[in-house]
Amino acid sequence: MDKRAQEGPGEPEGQSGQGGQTVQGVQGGSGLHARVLEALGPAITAGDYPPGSVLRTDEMEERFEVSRSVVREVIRVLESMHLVASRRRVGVTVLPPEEWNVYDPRVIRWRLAGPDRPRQLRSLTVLRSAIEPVAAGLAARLATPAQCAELTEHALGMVATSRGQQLERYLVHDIAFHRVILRASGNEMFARLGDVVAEVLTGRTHHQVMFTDPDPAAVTLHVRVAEAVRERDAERAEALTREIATGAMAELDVLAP
Amino acid sequence: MDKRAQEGPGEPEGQSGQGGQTVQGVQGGSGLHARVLEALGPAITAGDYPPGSVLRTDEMEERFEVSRSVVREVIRVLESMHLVASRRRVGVTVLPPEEWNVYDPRVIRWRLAGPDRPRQLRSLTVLRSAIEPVAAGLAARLATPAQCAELTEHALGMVATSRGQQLERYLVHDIAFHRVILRASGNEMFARLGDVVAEVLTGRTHHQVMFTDPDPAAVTLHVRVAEAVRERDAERAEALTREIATGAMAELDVLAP
DNA sequence: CGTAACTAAAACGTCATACTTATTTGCCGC
DNA sequence: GCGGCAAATAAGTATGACGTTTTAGTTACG
Repeated sequence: MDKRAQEGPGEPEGQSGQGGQTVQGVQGGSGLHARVLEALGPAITAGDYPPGSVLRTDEMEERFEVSRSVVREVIRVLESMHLVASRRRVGVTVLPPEEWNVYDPRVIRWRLAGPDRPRQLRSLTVLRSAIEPVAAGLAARLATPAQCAELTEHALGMVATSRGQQLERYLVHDIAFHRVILRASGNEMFARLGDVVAEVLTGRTHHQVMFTDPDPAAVTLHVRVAEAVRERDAERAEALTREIATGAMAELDVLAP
Repeated sequence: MDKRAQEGPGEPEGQSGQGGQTVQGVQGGSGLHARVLEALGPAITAGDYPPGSVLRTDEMEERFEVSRSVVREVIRVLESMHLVASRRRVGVTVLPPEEWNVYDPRVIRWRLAGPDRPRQLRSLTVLRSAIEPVAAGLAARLATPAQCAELTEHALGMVATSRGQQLERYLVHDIAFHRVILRASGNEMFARLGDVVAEVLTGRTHHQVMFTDPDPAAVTLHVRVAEAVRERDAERAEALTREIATGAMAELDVLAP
C-alpha cells in the first residue's frame, strides 16, 4: 500500500506561534485520528455540512487516506459530542447545532475559530456574567489564604501591565485571576469553566483591542474584587464581579456585531 | 471467548464466529461499544479505578469479551471526555477528577448514579442557581408567545399533578418548565443545560422524595414565574427564579449530606 | 563505579479484510 | 393498493499482521 507523505516537515495549518490557544494541552497533533478529528470537527461546527447531510465512512476513508479503524474512532468521538449520529444502512448524519455538546472545550474552540465566532463569544460572555459573580461570592467565603494571595498578586500584576503595550502579559494575569476565582468557589463545575474564560479573554485580546490598553476601570474593579474576597465580603465581591461582567458585555457590543 | 465451532467448509484458519450472543444491553446501549462504555464509564467516575491506574486494552478485550475495535472506540470516547489518557507502552491511565469533562451529560449521569452523588447534586444545584435566574430574566425579554403559553401550560400542569402521588407526571411538567425557560433565554449555552436540569430533577424525584408531594410553595413560584415572563417583567422573573433556586438549595441540605 | 548508548520488549496505533446485522428499498403476490 | 418477503447497503464487529513509541534492562566505555 502506498504510504502518503507522512506529514513531513512544515506543519500544515500553522498554529501561528504562541498566539493560538495554548489553553488546552490536549491538542491532538499526534495521531492520525486526532488529525482527522481536527479536520472534520471544525468543518461540521462551521456549518460546511448542513444538519442532516450524510457522511459515509468509506468515503472519508478515501478522502483522508486513512483506514477504517481511524475513521470509525473519529466518528465515535464526534458522536460522543453529539455533532453527528450514526445509523445503520443510512450513514453518519450531521446533527443540528441545538444538539451539540457546546460545553465540550473542543467544540467551543472550533466554533470560536469559525464563522459563528461573534455569536459564540456572546453566548460565552452571557454565561460568564451569570457564573462569575456567584463564583466570586462563594470564593469570598471559601478561598484559602493562599488563593487570596494569588488573587491579589494577579490583580496587582494586571495593574502593573495595564499600560504601555504589555497586553500579552496583562492577559496572563487576567486569565489567572479569573481562574483562581472560579477554582476558589469550591464548585467543580465553575472551576471547569476556567478554560472557557481563558478562551474568551484570549480571543478578545488577540482579535481586537490589540493596540488599546485595557480599560482602567476594569483593572480597578479586579483589584477591588481581590480586596473583597480577602476581607470575606461576599456581597461586595459578587457585586463588583457583576460590574466586571457588565463591562465585558458592553465591550462585546463594540467588537462583536 | 467462545468460538463458534460450525464454520464454512474449507475455510483457512476458521474465522471465529462473531455473531454469538448479542448480549442485550440492559439500558440505553444498542451496540457493543455502548455496553462496554456504560460499564467502564460509571466504574471510573465512581472511583473504582483510582486516578493513575492503568487499563490495558487486551485485558478488557477479554474482560468484556469484545474485540479490539470495540475496546478502542470506547477508549477513544472516554478519552474525549478526559476520563482517561492513552499513552503508548504504558496503557490507558485514569485521569484525576479535576480533568474530567464534568459538563458531559453522560459524566453527569454516571456521577449522579455513583457514590459521589451528593457532592455532584450540590455542584449542579449551585450551577442551576447561578444560571436559571439569569435565564429567566432573559426569557422574560425574549420569549415568544408560544413559549409563554408552554410555560403557563406546564406551570398549570405542575399545579394539577402536585397532589396525590403523581410525582412522575409532575416531574414531566417540572422538567419541561425549566427547559422552556432555558431555551427561551435565547442563549444556547443555557439551553444546553436543560439536560442537566432534567437529570437533577429526575434524580431528585427517583432517589428520595418518592412519597412526599412537592412543596406547594415551589409550585406557586413556578406559576408566578410563568406570569412574570408573560408580562415581560424580567426583574420579577429573575427574583422569583432565584427563590426557586434557594428552595432547591435548602431541600438539598435535607437530602444530600 | 557511573554514565551513555544500545537493545529488547510491551503497549498502543494503524491497516486490511472478512463477516454480521440492522434497516431500507422495492419487488412480488395477494 | 396493501402487506410481506427479498435484495441491497452501510454501519458494526472480529481478527491477524505490522508499525511506532516509550520504557526498562543491559552492555560498553570512560
